[in-house]
Amino acid sequence: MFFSKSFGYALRGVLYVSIEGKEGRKIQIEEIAEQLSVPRHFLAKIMKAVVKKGILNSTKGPYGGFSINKKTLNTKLIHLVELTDGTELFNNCILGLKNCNGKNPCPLHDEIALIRSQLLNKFGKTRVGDLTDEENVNFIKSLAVV
Amino acid sequence: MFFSKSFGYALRGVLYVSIEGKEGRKIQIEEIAEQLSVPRHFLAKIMKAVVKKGILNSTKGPYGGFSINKKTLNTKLIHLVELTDGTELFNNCILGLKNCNGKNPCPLHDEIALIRSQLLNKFGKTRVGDLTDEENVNFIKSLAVV
DNA sequence: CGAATAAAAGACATTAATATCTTTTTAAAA
DNA sequence: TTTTAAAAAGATATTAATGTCTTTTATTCG
Repeated sequence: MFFSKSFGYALRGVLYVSIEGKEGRKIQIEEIAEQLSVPRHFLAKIMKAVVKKGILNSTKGPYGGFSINKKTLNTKLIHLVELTDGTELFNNCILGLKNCNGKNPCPLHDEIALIRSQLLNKFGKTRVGDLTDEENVNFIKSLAVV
Repeated sequence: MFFSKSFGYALRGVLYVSIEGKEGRKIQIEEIAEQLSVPRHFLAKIMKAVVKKGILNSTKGPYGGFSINKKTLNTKLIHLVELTDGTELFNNCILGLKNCNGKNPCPLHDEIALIRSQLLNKFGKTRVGDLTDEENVNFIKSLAVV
């Protein structure tokens, strides 16, 4: 309802590497896709974009894979949304009206704007590192359970 | 971000008929599509579903078109969402996890659930008739402005 | 260097949403 | 009853999102 599947894959992939890749251990796409039950090649495409944004590192060749860097845990969720979905979606009128905005609001604009600002606020504050603490680790590791 | 384009078309179409179809005047799909700058045949498909749900009436043939009935203004927005988008979208985990729920929540579940409940609450209370009052009429009539 | 490994890149396939076009059905009115 | 107008229905087209497969590039190690 809020974001694309790609966003879910991106965040889950980053979380997996963040949790399993402590001490710089490199994690391969094969393992991530398998553990998270996510389509391997599609995930690869998304991870490539994540690396390009500098949110993770990657190295090719034997013993290569994805690894965390100093940006990883500090990355705000909103940046992952930008990467996968863009940000216009936070501004698009719920009725699809091009000319709807604060000064010329559609009948639902204000209510929707309120709800959106909460979501934006949450995603603008929450960092990847906030989702990798002890109480979440168990759940993250069971991400694959479908 | 929240709902499909179809939902926007549906609500705008119903609103247009509600406002322009006072005293049972029948409004034709051609006029609606033109005034709202919406693809005619695609809108027709959606309006058909709206009629099937009993939210509007329609009659074929000369002088036919879409007209309001006693359900129209009392229709809650959530019912239009159901019609166009289904309702599972209110339950789907934002990370795409099948096994995420209140008892087994993903790291974002509770925050998202809160925001969703507000949206659900709003759409479960707001009725078509609530969006057709004086202060909104002007805007509704300019829905077409793209 | 050459073989093997893993990500990057790109081509192609499938699916769902959105959009268009044509035919059929219904109803009004001349 | 024929003509005409309008929605209903259905077939087809396009686009964007999602998913798969193949080739290329970079890296490690023998």
